[in-house]
Amino acid sequence: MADRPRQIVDAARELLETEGADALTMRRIADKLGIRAPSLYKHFPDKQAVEAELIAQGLAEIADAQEAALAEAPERPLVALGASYRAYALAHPHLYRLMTEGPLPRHLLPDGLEARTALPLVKAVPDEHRARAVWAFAHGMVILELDGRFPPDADVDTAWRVGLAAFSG
Amino acid sequence: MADRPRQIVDAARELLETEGADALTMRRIADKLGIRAPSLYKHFPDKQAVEAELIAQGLAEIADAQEAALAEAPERPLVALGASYRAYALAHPHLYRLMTEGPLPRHLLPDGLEARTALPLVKAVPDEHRARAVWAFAHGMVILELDGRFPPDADVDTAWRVGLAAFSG
DNA sequence: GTCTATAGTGGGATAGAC
DNA sequence: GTCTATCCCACTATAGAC
Repeated sequence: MADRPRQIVDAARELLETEGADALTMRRIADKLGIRAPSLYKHFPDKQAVEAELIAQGLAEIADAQEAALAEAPERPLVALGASYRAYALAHPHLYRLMTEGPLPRHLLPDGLEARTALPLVKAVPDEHRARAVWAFAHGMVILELDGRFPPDADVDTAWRVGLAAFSG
Repeated sequence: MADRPRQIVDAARELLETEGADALTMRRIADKLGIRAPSLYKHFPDKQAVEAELIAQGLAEIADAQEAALAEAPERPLVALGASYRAYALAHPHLYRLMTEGPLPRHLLPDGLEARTALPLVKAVPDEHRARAVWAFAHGMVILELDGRFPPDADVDTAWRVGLAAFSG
């Protein structure tokens, strides 16, 4: 039998990914494991600690994906990074929102994880101001798409291409 | 005596702007007006209808600001629009979040308001794909700044300048 | 490490009297 | 158009028994 903390995080992640942030409650997590909510507090101090684990998972997965994308297409780094970033967010919309809404609980995350996630972009775009601008563009594109903010007939692919081209030139 | 619906919206807005979305409850709104929460339902069908009024206010104010910015500095439209957009969001962070988090309640908004808000940017950037990319950049910059996502020492002004320059060229 | 019981807090919304 | 009374919901978290 796997250790409880891991089971708890796995259950939390499945709830978040399949039903969204509103479903991520201590009761629902406990239900999934066939135990009662108060029992969770023997393994995690509070809900924020569980959420921090999910955020750390997401950041690590994005970091992996970005590193792989950069390694596979180093000749057009921005296009590769953008496609990988968007694909991750669309595949994990609720986790992406949890990771990006509000301030990061930095004190609960592994040291260096945030920097590792940013590293592929920083390598591809050495100027820090430009890198920040590209990040904002990518995040804006993703979150507007997730929130259904673009018109239904909008050509999101082309907007991505045009934006990344502007930053590549 | 002003009509109640207007008073309700005014109270809601003050709550939202000064204390954030968590403070925007029917009970708190009623408290501000010296009445009980159930009385609000004689004027609005539900909370979402009150929120929609706030969103409509925000969209109209951004539209006004963008139109003014474009009129005053037509020779560098993107810089003017970007500065105006950022200034509005920083001045009204909670309202900006309410306006941009999640799907718009389009069925509760005045016809044409969303389009009017977008119009100044569309005029400045006729290519629709490029306009969408600029919007994503601006929204991304704003929301990352509001959420404290940039490092404390980040030079946000320069990131804006670099990003807008990329889209102007 | 699990349970029961419960505290404490809050929310949106409705019924019906006045 | 306001009130009182109330429903029903949900949540995080703790205490203490086992």
